[in-house]
Amino acid sequence: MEKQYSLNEIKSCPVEYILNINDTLNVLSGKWRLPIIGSVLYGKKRFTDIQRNIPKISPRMLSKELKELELNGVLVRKIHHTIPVLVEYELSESGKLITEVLDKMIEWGIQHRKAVLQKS
Amino acid sequence: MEKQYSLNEIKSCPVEYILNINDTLNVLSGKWRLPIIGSVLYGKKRFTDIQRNIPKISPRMLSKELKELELNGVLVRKIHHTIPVLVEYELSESGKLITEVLDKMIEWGIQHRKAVLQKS
DNA sequence: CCGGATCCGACAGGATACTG
DNA sequence: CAGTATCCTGTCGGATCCGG
Repeated sequence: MEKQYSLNEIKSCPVEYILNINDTLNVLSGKWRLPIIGSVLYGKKRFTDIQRNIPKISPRMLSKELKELELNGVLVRKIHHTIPVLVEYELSESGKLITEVLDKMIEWGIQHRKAVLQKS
Repeated sequence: MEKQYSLNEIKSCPVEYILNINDTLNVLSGKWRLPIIGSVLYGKKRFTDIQRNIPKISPRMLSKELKELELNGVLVRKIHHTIPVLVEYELSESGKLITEVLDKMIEWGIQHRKAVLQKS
């Protein structure tokens, strides 16, 4: 079992933490990242499937985001050289684990919303 | 003890999850949010202290970000009406808990980086 | 000391049309 | 079907100066 880092040690090694947090943030930030991840969360999806799942996304944006997520190693792209071509996207093994982060964010979001309402 | 939501139920109740995730993302996204939270993580800080902690941030940006973080209930602002005025910022109780999210992000960032290196 | 006001550039993202 | 290409808009953040 490996050492588990905690933010409480940030004083001794800040740069590495920030880097890792920013890596994660990069995967999740932007208007379309979350919807896209949500769309492929439960299995392979084709380009047009994802586009149908996400109202108002343009093919340009979808293409751009998919490309970057693939480059980041979050998404895997599989081409089947049939006619016509069939392309499928799915989360990488590592990408699937991002749900753990998302769960924590949901948890914090809920408790924070509640805490804020208390005050007002 | 309250029900703990999981992303695996997203199909049955997607909107609430997305809202909470976006709330959390809103607190962490942008160029300066993370440095600012890091700066006040270990106690009250004054405006100029934070500014000194974060190289290259302009007063305009710091002011803007502090204001939004306060509005979000993440930061608490305290004014001491001395002369000259003394203003202190600190994380709210709820804000402190964001470290749990950050820890998860560090964890995912580390494992993901390792996973990506394996492949290449 | 703690900001506010103003002006400006860069880049994320939108709209629409087109292609192998 | 799975994207490109082109053009355009708006928001984020930078720079500088000002004020209580």
